[in-house]
Amino acid sequence: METRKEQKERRRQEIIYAALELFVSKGYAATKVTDIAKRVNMSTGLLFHYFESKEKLYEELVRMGLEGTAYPAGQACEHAIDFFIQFTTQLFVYMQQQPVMAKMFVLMAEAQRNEGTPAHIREIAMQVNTIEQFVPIVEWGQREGTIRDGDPKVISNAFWCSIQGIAERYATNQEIDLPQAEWLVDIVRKK
Amino acid sequence: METRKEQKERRRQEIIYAALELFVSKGYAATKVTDIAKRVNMSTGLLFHYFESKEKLYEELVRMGLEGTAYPAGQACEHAIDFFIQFTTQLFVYMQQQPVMAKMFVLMAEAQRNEGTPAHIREIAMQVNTIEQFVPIVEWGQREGTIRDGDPKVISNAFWCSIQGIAERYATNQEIDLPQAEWLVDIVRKK
DNA sequence: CGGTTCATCGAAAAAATATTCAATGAACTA
DNA sequence: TAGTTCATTGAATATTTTTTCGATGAACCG
Repeated sequence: METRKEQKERRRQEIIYAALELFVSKGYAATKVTDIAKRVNMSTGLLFHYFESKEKLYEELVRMGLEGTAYPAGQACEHAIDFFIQFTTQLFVYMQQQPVMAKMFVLMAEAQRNEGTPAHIREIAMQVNTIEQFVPIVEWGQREGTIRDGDPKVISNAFWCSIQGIAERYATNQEIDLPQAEWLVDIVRKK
Repeated sequence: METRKEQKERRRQEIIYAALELFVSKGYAATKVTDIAKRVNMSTGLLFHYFESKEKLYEELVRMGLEGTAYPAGQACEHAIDFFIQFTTQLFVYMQQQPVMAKMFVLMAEAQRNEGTPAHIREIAMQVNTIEQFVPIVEWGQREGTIRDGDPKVISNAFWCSIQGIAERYATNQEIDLPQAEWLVDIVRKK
């Protein structure tokens, strides 16, 4: 049997998950708390027993996204380009195996980009700054000759935005398969 | 001097443009009609003299986006891959020269993807189906050997989502330059 | 010029949405 | 078992947002 505390925690998770799905598919502003409540089969009022407000619920999701973000570290790779391959492959595997992950990914990107995001939540989301993270790796690859020439920031940006564009679609519609990681890595690879 | 009719038309355009900017930066649902009115310095009430409702305004934008969409046609190119290069180059030039274009691009993508979009508007937006448009060109390139092997739809999707990811960022933040068209075309190019 | 149209505003009404609350009964605790 | 806690609901309230409306004066038209 499930203790009351456990049950409460489970219910909380259900809400969080439902909110994640809705925020990603319709956006935070367009999602009504009644939508969330409906999806987990509870009265709207009860949702406020679990979360102080719609905004707090959003904040919690973004915090979870921040916690769960793995920062890229390339030590294990011989070449910079291998790092990109590993990273992308890994990301795509996760996205396929754990749809939640893909959704969280998109939620964070949304929270960062969207100017409608409440300021304090946006700040939290902004702590994940992947483009910057990739810059030194691009520079390393350029010294090596495995990554194409050009402004490292622009290259890093091109790669990352592409990943995001793909994740964004995949998160809400798995009809079309994810591409091969190599295809995307070719954005940065030197020929 | 400006006739009254001209002035009205100009004002209408101002509203449309302000709405475009806001819908793209905050999303349709998060944008209040007062935000739009404020941006063009008019009372909220007056906005309804120009547009029947917020939703109709959105609809008009999406219709404009549909009208303005140029369908890709590859006849002029010798190889399929050249078509991708031309297309991407051209798109990026437009996006740089006419920020409105980049924004419209993002608006349409949003309207298509977002499940919160009013059904009849979504339908209009859906008429732009670029992924399908690219499939025959990918197939042509595969026969030729200029485009990599794999499911044409998956390839087309990868390319298109990448473009969109980049446009999405560029539309709201021009700090980072657009990448070289060739970098992106390397997603589909056969080595 | 005199009458009509219409862009404009600000305030009021309507509609949608978020949040609170009192009541209930089932689960827990002693 | 008796008393307490607390998950739950549905309805009431608060808040936000959209939309309507009457009044005003400036532009237009004959």
